[in-house]
Amino acid sequence: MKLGARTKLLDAALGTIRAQGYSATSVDDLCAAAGVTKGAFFHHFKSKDALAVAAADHWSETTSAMFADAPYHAADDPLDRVLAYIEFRKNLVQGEIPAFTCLVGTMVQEAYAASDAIRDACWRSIAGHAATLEADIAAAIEKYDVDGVTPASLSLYTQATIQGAFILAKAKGDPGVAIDMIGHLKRYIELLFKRQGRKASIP
Amino acid sequence: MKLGARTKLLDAALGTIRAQGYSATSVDDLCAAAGVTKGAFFHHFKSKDALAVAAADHWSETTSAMFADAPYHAADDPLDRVLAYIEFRKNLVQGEIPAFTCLVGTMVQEAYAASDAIRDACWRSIAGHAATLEADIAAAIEKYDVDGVTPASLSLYTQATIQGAFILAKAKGDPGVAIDMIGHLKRYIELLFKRQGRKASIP
DNA sequence: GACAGCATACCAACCAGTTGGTATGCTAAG
DNA sequence: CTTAGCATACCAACTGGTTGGTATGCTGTC
Repeated sequence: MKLGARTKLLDAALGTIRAQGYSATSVDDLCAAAGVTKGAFFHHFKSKDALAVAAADHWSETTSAMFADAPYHAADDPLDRVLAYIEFRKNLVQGEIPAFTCLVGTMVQEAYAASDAIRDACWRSIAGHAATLEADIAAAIEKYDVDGVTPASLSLYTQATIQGAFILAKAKGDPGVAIDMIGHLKRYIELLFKRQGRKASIP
Repeated sequence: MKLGARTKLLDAALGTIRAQGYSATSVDDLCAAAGVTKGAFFHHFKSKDALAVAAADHWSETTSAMFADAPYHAADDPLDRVLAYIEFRKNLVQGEIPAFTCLVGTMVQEAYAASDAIRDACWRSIAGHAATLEADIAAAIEKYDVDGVTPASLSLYTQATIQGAFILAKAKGDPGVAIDMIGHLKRYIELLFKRQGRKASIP
């Protein structure tokens, strides 16, 4: 399986940008990490910003494939599926910080004002992933008769919490704090759907 | 009131770094924004990273003074004070994105791996601010007999949510989504302390 | 005249992006 | 089957400009 330079660069970008940030990652850094030359870089991407957009799209594809295959969709109850998703996200927080943090969350903080194309690609990634939760959340809202929240808003909130959890983990230098924060997200969902701790205790 | 170059540089750093990110902000950018020369910069800060640490500390000082003077401490009930804090944070989300977002949350994403000094300064700022909420949260937990959460963890969670809300606002290019996310944080606190909507309805 | 507080001038390293060129594979005419 | 014609994929060397940082000089105050 011989990978082309384009794929190698995109894969290298995911790790390098998450570890160093976008601005601090030079084109030479990416070429060295991917084992290709600068000529190859600019053959496949017309600029560094264009690679960032492609990397965000690549991130969307790889993560959505990974979440689509994940086991949290199995439960019969929609709320159980949402809670299983959160549990799944919590279990992903493992190893070194660049290994589990979010590429687009990192990138958009640096690029939101400098490049509309990068910002849009990051938003597509975040909002697109949040949208995969909406059906389950909508079904749970319906089933458990919750009002005051919309599926779109609540699905985005899961992402906001997870992004914030990553920032705290980076600042503290400790993944544990991210796990703790995601625990609060789980508790919020349980409280919101009136399922406090025990399973399926609806009146 | 004649400001020294050091103060002008620190003030310039708060706005410029929030708008452009840390790596993308050059020393020349900061000097131009502050109206000082490069000689003055390196007279007061021995490196760009040293300025970042000083800027984070400066951020801690200015924000803590601002929060100390804020009106949300007035309520008699500790839970009311916590909820008033969240409402206060929500009302701060106004104007352009760099105007209300967090310097240290932005900076730590870029620098957490490259500089321990910057990371520590950012963590001091976040954890220090969170700590100002702990007494009220502890009193509310006691008064409303909530278990399963600690004051330290819940106060950090407020910051995680707010940081995540900022990321979403940057990605969408819309402060409104941040306000919406902070609304979920408020609802979580209300549910956690069994005060759903109406005021002081404890059995 | 010592020293804090700057300004000017400069540097080596690094930056994104360009250049001219080569290797390889596909396609279709002969 | 051969081969001309061309596009894709890649490479090493280079460029103009920017980077963080330094060395030195000036100027007002104690």
